[in-house]
Amino acid sequence: MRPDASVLHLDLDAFFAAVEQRDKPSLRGKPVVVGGVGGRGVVATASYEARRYGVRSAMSTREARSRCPHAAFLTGRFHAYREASERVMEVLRSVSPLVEPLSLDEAFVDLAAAGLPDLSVPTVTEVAEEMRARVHEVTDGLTASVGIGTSKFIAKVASDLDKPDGLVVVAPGTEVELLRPMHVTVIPGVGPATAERLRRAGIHTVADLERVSLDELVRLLGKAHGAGLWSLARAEDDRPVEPDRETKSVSVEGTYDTDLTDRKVMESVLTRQAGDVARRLRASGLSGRTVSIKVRLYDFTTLSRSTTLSSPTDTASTVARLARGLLAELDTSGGVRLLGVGVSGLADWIQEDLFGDDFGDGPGDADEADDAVPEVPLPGLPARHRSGWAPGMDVVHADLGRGWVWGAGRGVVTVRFETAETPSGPVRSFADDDPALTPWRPPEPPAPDAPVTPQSPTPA
DNA sequence: TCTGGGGTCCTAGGACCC
DNA sequence: TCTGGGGTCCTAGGACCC
Repeated sequence: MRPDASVLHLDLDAFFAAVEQRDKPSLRGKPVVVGGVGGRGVVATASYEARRYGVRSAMSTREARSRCPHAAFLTGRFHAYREASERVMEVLRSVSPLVEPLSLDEAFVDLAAAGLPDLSVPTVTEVAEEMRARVHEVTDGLTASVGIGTSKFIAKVASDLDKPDGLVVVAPGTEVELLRPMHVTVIPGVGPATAERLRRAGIHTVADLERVSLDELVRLLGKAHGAGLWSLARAEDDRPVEPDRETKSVSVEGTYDTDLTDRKVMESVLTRQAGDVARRLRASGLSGRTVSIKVRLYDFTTLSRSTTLSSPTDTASTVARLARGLLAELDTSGGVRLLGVGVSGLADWIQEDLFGDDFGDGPGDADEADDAVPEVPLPGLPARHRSGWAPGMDVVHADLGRGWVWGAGRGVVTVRFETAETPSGPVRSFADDDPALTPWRPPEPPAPDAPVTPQSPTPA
């Protein structure tokens, strides 16, 4: 805890939804929900108009639709968000060299490194108001809420106190009285599970927490967590603003609209994800020794398996092979809703084979060709159709006859074999490059002398 | 057809080494 | 031969954050 209020926390208001409203004027003033729009999607951000209907982050999209059916439901446009975020971070870095981004829409700024004449409340208030105005300007109208205090914890609490488009400075010395009446969940690290444990011990507010001894808290929550909460309840927080935090892991995962049951499909998914992970590792000049998979079963049970190599890799084929091997250990017969691949134990260099011929190669040179993830056109399926499946397309599978694409994405196509004879046939998933899938083809243009038949109107 | 995706940090047990 | 401990690495799971 510092003598001055010199830690600033900035939080862009309803960020993803606000970017959509900025870019599409027709959405302004209306409820907008950004998130997964599939059957198993959840809300990432709801505009304030949508929040009035009870739509919240992390709520299932299904629930959000029932609460606010007239909202616009959009999947994210992450390039736009990243671009806006970069502009904001630039503004922050023009104020202080010590900026720690927490996500696209949040960051801490250390005002003690900003070279201000002093760190009095009026001075930091003025700096923050200028900063908010600059953010508004460079992002074409986005608003931010800002909090300033003597620590990260207090700054973060403060930025929440006057949302949206607010600024709160917590004067040094007033932290504890601000916190005491608040619910324990204001403390970062107190989520549903910890809150429930504390509730059962009769601890509801920060004031309650402050009365519990360090020993008892450690007994209740474990060493690190207990000791951390004990300090935060007293507003004791010395965590520095860290501008360059190192990446510890890189992962890709996906949840499918219908559970996967076919091992071949699962392997194909893992192979594609391994390619994505390897590509991102290389793009960052990283490689890692531990390859993990994550599997969420039909009943939401989540399993993980990992294996560690003696030297780091950034090679798609290696990650893919290990991932498929880890999957082989698991019983997935009940169906799988989520699959993921990750690499951790990262180093910013690659352990070359010290005794091999390519000693001295730079990072990323190993097995370049091996990383080319299957772009080979498969028999009977023109390359341009790969990953081009969309719901409504007509497909044919040899075993089950004609079906319709029900869901598509992340390398998986879900087909409902629904025909006039079997109105609600079985649903099966395929890898999107499965040669058994025959793509829809646009109708041939009518011959010049053929009679032109009127198109039946397409339902909206 | 309740429950995303990308992360971080912590715990606990077992292996292994000194 | 028996006993004891500490430290580190690895794996699996869980809580939490935005």
